[in-house]
Amino acid sequence: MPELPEVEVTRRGIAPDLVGNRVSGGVTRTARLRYPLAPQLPQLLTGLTLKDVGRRGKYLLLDFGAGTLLIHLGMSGSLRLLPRGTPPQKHDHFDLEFGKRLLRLRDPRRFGAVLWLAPNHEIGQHPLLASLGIEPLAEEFTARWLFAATRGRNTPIKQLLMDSHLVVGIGNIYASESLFRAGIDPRTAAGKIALKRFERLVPEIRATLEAAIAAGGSSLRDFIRSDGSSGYFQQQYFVYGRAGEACHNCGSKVRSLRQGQRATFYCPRCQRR
DNA sequence: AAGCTGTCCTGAAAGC
DNA sequence: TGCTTTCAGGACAGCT
Repeated sequence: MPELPEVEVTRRGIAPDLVGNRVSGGVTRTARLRYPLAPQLPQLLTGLTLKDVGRRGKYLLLDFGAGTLLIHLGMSGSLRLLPRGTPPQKHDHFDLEFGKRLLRLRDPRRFGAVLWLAPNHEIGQHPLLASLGIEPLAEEFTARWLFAATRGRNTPIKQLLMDSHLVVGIGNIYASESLFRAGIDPRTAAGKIALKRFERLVPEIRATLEAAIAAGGSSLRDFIRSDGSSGYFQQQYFVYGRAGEACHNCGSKVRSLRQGQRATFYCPRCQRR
């Protein structure tokens, strides 16, 4: 599932090839994604030049000047650059053509979204973006910030880390991994965690995300890099998906539990409340 | 306000 | 072997 690193890798993968290029066509094959996808969207975009590819949380923002195309990859989505005319396969829902190139969205589980945001108002004011939390790779994301933001919150820290209204981009995998690296039990009430422990957690979150970006992004078996190669190589996780196996640090058996309908993995010895 | 649960979707894996 | 069930997951909607 694309988390922030995969989205960022996708952004970096497509931007150099597409920015400055003009949309020459495209097609919508599946209207039913997370939100209805307008069939005539490619026609609406035809003739417009892509100015920039940005990212806010897990949303990709393709700036066309006359508006912004917002793309979310959901949990199984991928964007790839292909030669124009490449035959579509199953689950290829949306194409945007830039001359000889083709930007193609594939999303088997259709949790993703493609939305056209006309420049009626500030882009950040769009309902999907307005209430988003802090960017974890931004300088402003500090231990002190997280400490202040979590006071009075009784929710387990793992679930808060995954709350995009607090901090964006951290999904199920990197939440478990970051907490392991910081030695914090995922069940700990966020508001009870001392500043000193956040001083360890925040850098570990950053290191976890940056390492994943550097590695080319890969957290899911069906994630495909935008250049078309398989971006899926088995990343070494400390705890994610390793229930019953030995902790790399202490040898204890990694445990799993469910928090808010999500699987959490942790080491009972290395991670404390 | 905070914190629950339900929902969307498909395919892989597990269970019988 | 082949069917059915479970699980995976982002983030909104709607409820308490």
